[in-house]
This record gives sequence, structure tokens and C-alpha cells, in this order.
Amino acid sequence: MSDATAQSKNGRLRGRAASVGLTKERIVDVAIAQIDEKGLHAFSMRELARALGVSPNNIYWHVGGTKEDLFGEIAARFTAAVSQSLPRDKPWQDRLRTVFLSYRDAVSDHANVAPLLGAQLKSNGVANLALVEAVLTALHDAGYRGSALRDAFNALIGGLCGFVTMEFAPAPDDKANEWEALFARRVAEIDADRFPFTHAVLPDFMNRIFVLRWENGKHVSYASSFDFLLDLLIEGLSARAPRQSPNP
Amino acid sequence: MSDATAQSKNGRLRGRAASVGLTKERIVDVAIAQIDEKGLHAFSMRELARALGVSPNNIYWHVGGTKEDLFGEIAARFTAAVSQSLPRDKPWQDRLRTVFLSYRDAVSDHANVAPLLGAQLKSNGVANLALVEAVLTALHDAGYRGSALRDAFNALIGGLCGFVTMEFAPAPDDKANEWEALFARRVAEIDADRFPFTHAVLPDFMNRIFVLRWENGKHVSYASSFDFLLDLLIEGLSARAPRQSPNP
DNA sequence: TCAGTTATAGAACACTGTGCAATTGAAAGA
DNA sequence: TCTTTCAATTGCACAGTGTTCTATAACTGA
Repeated sequence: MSDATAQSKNGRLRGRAASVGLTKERIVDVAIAQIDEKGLHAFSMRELARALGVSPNNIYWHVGGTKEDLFGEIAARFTAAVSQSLPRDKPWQDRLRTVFLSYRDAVSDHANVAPLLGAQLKSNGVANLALVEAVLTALHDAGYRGSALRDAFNALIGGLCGFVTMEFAPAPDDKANEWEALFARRVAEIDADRFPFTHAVLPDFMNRIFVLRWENGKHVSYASSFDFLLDLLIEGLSARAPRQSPNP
Repeated sequence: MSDATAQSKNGRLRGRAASVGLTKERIVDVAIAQIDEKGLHAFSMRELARALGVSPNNIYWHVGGTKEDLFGEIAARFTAAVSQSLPRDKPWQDRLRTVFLSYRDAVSDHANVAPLLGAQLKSNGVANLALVEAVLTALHDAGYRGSALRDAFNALIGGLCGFVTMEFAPAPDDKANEWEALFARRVAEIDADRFPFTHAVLPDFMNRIFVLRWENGKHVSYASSFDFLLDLLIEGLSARAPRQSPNP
């Protein structure tokens, strides 16, 4: 009652007296760290608040809006890092390769955040302007215009970013550990009559086939498949390029 | 007390007396219908139970396990429909085209289920054997073996299914309506110095650029971009095919 | 001095997925 | 026929969740 600074039951101050200098940056930092560590599935606003030593509402106040908005902020953090302006004098093929390889690298460093990035890229793509700019310019330099430019752009973003999103999609929770056994059981169950080829081929050498496997809960690398896809697309775009006009 | 068949407070019977003949099939039916109607975000076990006129636990009993398992059942429903065995005498290029176009069609009929399918395809891909078998056989016929087969397979599944997953990713909840305005605002905010090309090009003709837009909360079609991507991949695979051996 | 703003906490609301225990008719075994 | 087991269902409760509304108190500017 006579205290100069009132305190709440658990001893924590309220109001501006309690200010800990929380910032959007720090929130996003810790959020990413938490997702990296425990996975997107286990991430919650309350847990984040706990880790920050702060009440949940404080986060809402700084981020403004909803959990989804926080996800947007997280995604923006990545998009910024993806591509610093690339030298325009390099061939457009090289520029495309660099951009998408660096996108994959950025995602691969924070695999648990991947699903979030995919969703945000779709719904909030305009925010990812570095990526958009780089790809559009490269395709323009390749001679693509109008609807052909649109389709080429979509094919690249959808195909490559889609690949990455799937590549780093999380294992279904607890099953990560028993994955190897699960895989073996599934393969053994394959109906040899209906799926003769899969039955014959899968068990032998397909231990790195896409979409099928984790190792000890960690992702195996599909880097070579990504490279292959990237090459395929860039070669295809070269072959179909309406005209070669390096200086538009 | 003296009732032959006891009743619970709200008048509903318990135990086998109350059996409504619930089946996994009906659960999955109604679940898909609900997701179609209200979106994946608004889907919950309790809501599903309400729609089925049944207690939530009853669903758990039939599906066994968790919500994630139910999602698995839902995904399986789609995978089954994707590709009935294709005539082996058609060229492998045609077969690939058919398979992936039919995959996109199946997903497009239930756009709200799309995110779920993407995740399940990754974590539970072995279940989707019709798709796997068709793609593997086609690539084998094209002459791909070993690690080249693996990379080609991964590139196709990752690129095309990834595209579809992104294509049908949901708009961020309530923002679907104000999307057009949001898009316009974002475009207007583009920094012309840092992103000159995007700034110049985007507002004009990019109203169907991937990743950027809905119309009245419904998805616009990216079909032509998907076709383009499909063509690019198949042409690329043809050009690189180790050898042409139609009859292995 | 005094209202307004900024940055914090607390409590509460309406949910969620899911586990445990009870209930019942029917089927199976003795 | 009597008893045990099983199949299919409900109710209740637990431990959360995102989010909103309200209180608090120091700073800020007039």
C-alpha cells in the first residue's frame, strides 16, 4: 500500500516500471531459436513469452495482431538475407542459380522454420522483394516478356521453392525415431502384383529417394536432386528463351 | 434406476446400445467435406464429432491414434484416386504428363486439403504407391538408373507436387477479402531504388504472378504455369536421358 | 500539473487434442 | 444357460492454446 512502486503477487513490476526493453527484433530472434530447437509444432506464444521472461501480451503489443503476423516477421527475416543485389553483368543463368541456391541454403540453416516460409512466400510473396526482383530481372534479360515471363517466373518459384518446402517438411512428430523401421515395414508391405516396379527397385538403392526418409530424426540431404532440378529448369528456359537480349 | 436401458443426462444412450455404425469411411468423408467447406484452419476433432452427431472419442476409437493419423487417412483417400495403372505402351513422356496433371486435378478439387496432402506426401510418401510406381517406371523406360533415377524422381515429385502445394496454399485467414487492396498497397510501397525492375513491371501485367494473389478469397488458376513447368521438366529429362530404351 | 502514450502484467474466455473411466449390447466360451 | 470378454460408445477432466480486456505505472508534452 505504502510502497512507492507497486508490485504484483509474484513480485514482478507492472507498467512501464517493469520495462525490459523488449523489441520486435529480440522477439523474432528468440522465436526462431525456439523453433530451431523444439520444432514449429511445439512453438507457442506462451512458451515464447516464458523464454523472453515476459508476459504473452507484451509480445502481441510489439508484434501487433496475431501469431500469424509474428510468422510473417520471421519469414521477412529470411527473405532479407536471401539475395543481396547480384551483379547484372553475370549471365542470367548464373544469377538464377545463385539466387535459388542461396534460398535453399538460408532455409536449410533453419529447417524447422521451412513450412512457415513456404506458406508465407505464397501468401506474402510481395514482401520477398529481393528474390522477386532478382528472378524477374534475370528472366527479362533472358528475353521473357508478358505471359511467358509470368509462367517462367511461376514455374521457377513454385517448382524450386516448392521443392525446398517439401524437402524440409518435418517428420511426423514422434515417429522420427522409428522412421527407419517404419520405412522397412512399408516397403515390405508393397503389393508386388500391383506395383511390381516399385517393389523391385525401392528396397535396393532408393534409400535416398525423395519424400521417404529421415535419419535419426534429422533430414537427409536432397542437395543433388535440387541441383538436378535447377539445371533442368535453367537449361529448359535457355532453350525456350524467346530471344537473347543481354541488354534490354 | 429401473430402466432397462440407462440413459445419460442429455438423453443419449451409451455403450453399444447407442451404436450408430460409425465407420472410418464416413469419418473421412465428413472430414473432407468440412475441410472443403470451412478450411483446414477451422477444422477440429470436436467440430467433426458434432457434424457426425457423435462424441469426439468415438472418432479416436475408429481412427486410432491422433488427429495426424486422421490426416493420413484423408491423404490416402486422394492418393488412391491419383493414377490408375497407365498403359505401358504409351511413351513415358505422355505417362508422366498424365500422372502429374491428374494429381493436380485431384488436389484442385479439394484445394483446402492441399497443405495436408503436401505434408503427408513427404512424411508418408510410400503410401502413395500408384504415383511412385508410375513415375519410377516412366523414368526407367526413359533410361534412368541408379542415382540419376533418384535425382530425376526427386526433381519431379519435389518440383511438381511442391508447386501444387504452394499453388493451393490457403490465404491467410481473414485477409482473403481485402487481398486486392493489400496487394495494391504492397506494390505501391515497393522501393523503386532498390527494386527498380519489380517496381516497373509488377503493377502492369503481373496480376497473375505466382505467390501473390487471390480473387474474392478464391484461388486464381496457375494452370498455364504448371503446364509450362511440366513441359520444361519433361523436355529436360528427354534431352538428358542416358539412353532411349522403350523396352527395358 | 495533468492528460496522453508506451510498455508492461493479470485474469479470463472460449476453445483445443486427448486420456481415463464408465457403460452397454452382443458375441464367445464353458 | 451362465459367464466372461469384446466392440462401440459417452462423459469428464487435464493441460494446454490464442487472444482480448483491463489494470498499472513511468515517461512525454502542453
